[in-house]
Amino acid sequence: MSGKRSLIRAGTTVDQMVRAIGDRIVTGFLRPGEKLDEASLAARFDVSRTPVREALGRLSAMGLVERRPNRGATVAVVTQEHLASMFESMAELEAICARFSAERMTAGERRALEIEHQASARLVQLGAEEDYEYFNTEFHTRLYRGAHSKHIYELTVMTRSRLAPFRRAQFMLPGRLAKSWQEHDIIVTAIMRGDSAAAGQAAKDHVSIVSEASAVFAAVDPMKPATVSIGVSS
Amino acid sequence: MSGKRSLIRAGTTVDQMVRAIGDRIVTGFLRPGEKLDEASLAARFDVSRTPVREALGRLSAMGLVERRPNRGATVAVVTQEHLASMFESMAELEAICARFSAERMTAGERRALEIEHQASARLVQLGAEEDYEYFNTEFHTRLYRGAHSKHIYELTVMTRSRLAPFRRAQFMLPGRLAKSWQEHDIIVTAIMRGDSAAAGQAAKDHVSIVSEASAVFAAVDPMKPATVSIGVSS
DNA sequence: TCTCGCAAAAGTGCATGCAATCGCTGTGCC
DNA sequence: GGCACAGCGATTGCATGCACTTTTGCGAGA
Repeated sequence: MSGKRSLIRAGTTVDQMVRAIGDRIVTGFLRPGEKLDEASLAARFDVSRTPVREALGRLSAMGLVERRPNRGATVAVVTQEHLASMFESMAELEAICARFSAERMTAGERRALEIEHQASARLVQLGAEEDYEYFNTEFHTRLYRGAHSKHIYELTVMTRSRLAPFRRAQFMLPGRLAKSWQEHDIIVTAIMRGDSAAAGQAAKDHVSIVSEASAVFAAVDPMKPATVSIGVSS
Repeated sequence: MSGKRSLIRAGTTVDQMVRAIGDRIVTGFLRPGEKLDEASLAARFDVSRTPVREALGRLSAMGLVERRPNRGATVAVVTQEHLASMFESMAELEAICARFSAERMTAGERRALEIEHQASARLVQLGAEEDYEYFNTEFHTRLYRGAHSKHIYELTVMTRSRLAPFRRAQFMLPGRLAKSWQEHDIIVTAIMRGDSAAAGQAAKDHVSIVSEASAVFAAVDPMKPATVSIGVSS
């Protein structure tokens, strides 16, 4: 009450806590396996334990923290295998979305997809990483929406958000923009001609690239000496 | 504490609340769109509002209730389209699990799957609905596990639990046990010979049956009078 | 020295009280 | 007669305090 929530953004207190704690986890400020003490977090953000508890609950549902009854919460430890599993799932989900999109997208959706896709070609030439990233997110969201299946959409978005922290990896790869655009192009072409099988396969391959990049990234992590190769595409 | 949790089952209070409220929702005792007042629920189950709040949060994450900030919670309204979407997702997820299982199951897992499957044949002959249902759940869980992908497993189990309330429908269909077993048999056979494509297709078809049955079921009840009452408390 | 047990401390889980917000209703103004 | 605004009731959101569980540290016995 006395202290203003000056340091955090808008929304309900719980939302702020979710973002605050979530950010610290995905940015690595809070390390995997680290214990999350309710009282400390409450003091740290100048709120009571109640919103902290609820925030931890939500983060637990998101998979960012793990909770055990009467034993507190810890930052979720994402193993190499689990990460691979998530990317694998992502590939499958994207494939489903692409397949469905090829079958179900309305004419308007197809046109919008193609227009946006073509427009993003300029960003590739300019090497505008940031802007391309925005269009990339938009592009994939269009695919998810185009599937016309709310639940698939939810599953896909959920998985994507859970993978977000590991997505940074792909920024490291040189020539990634051009490659990404080409892969998008294959997907778009397949969708435009209603070839669901081709669209699905192309989408799956597309995710695999990111997956491999992230595997390298994750391997770089000091805590994981793994030289693991992620076998995503069957 | 004065409070006697005599009426509810074991676990933490929040878990009990999740089950209690969740059961009432899936059994139709609480109707879609109905407002869930925290104080009333707390009084109804003789607990304080705190665990009720957390339970509502979890149920919200599960998709059973919808929450809007400062506006309370309501029982989630599942539209016909959303239900179809969930079954569609389920079919795809099961297909993925079956495909992966065909490729990745260990010898032990394959053997266990086949043994259990063959054992369940007896239940079909006996017409033991209840017991078969148990084996059915076990069977599918084996498929999910056999995919050896934790995230896929999570997505699948989540979707299944969300569809659970609508699964009752299949009990109505005559000759369902035999048909179910035959479909299982196709899946098992495909998995045993490592034919991932066939296993995936068979699994997808298998879910479609349930889906169609449930669609009929859902269409039949505009507002469920809930003849089924789960003895959670009271 | 190692193991087992007990007790204190730490930390989670739940209850209760207060403050803030939303929706509603009644009244005044256009 | 309709619309806007203000006051009020109802309900959610957050803070705080207490009880229970888990854990850890210390001491006694083998």
